[in-house]
Amino acid sequence: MGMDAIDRKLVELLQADATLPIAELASRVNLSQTPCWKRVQRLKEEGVIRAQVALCDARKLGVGTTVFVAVRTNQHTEEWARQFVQAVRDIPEVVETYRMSGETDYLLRIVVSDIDDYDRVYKQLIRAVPLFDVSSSFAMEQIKYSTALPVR
Amino acid sequence: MGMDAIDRKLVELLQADATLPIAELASRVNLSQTPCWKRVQRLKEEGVIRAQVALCDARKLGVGTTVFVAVRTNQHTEEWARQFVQAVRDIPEVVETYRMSGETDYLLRIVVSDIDDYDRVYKQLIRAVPLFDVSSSFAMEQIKYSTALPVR
DNA sequence: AATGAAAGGCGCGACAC
DNA sequence: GTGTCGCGCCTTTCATT
Repeated sequence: MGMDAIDRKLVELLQADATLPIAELASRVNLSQTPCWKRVQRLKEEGVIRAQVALCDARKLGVGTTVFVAVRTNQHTEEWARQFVQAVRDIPEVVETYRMSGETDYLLRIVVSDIDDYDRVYKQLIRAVPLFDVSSSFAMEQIKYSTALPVR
Repeated sequence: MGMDAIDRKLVELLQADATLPIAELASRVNLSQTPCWKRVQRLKEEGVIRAQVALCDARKLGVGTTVFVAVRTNQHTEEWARQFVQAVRDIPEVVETYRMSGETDYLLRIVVSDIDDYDRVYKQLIRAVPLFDVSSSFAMEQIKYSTALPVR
């Protein structure tokens, strides 16, 4: 699965705009359409490119508020973890979840319309799975949000 | 900019897979192609759908490690903020940045290949702008990552 | 605001070089 | 790797209700 400079450039371009036609991509990497198309095809087959999605405006969808939730548990069991993972996957307002090192066991990013809406999601979460400690931090402003991963 | 149930369904579908052809979308929302196409067009014009991008596999791009960085400053000036925003926007490894309420002033999500790589980005960041306090937390595992916002 | 038909463009894949 | 070609699907528009 060796990616050369051209592959990386294609990934960079498609991460920025997946609507670029093959002809446009080809000229940007100084290739003709056929080899360019084959490269993109290969990147998809290999799973380097794993999806093509529409990104929406959070405010316009009424979920302009981001809350980070640090979670601690006192039940370090397989069963609890399985339940927790299921719970966050089932709640669409939870858009990101990470198992952390250090003090907090899990870090969640949640998008909601306002504080009342957050309370609703919070209750939904603690009802689904017992949590030892929950610490919520509100984001005042989203400074940067990029789905484009660095390719060097 | 009133979104009805059909619009929301379209947004939901396109957030999951933007390669769905109009004909397929149309049948899923029980419309024919033309009105379905017009709705999607309108959602793009209004900026509800703001981009269409390729999502990549972080591991396969060699950036499988996520680090959350909590930043505190002691210079609460316009000029410092401007510099900081520019710095995080210019560093591609910084994929998300939020201005927070509470203890930490800013929270960054950074993707890197390993700890050494993180050290490189860390040095790049503190060289670009003076930081009063920096606290790094490593993610052990990404449990959930969704670019799809909830639409209810 | 909906439908069905039709035109034009582009992705896709095969071919020779 | 490059260029060419053709099929078919998909986007986009038009006429109509």
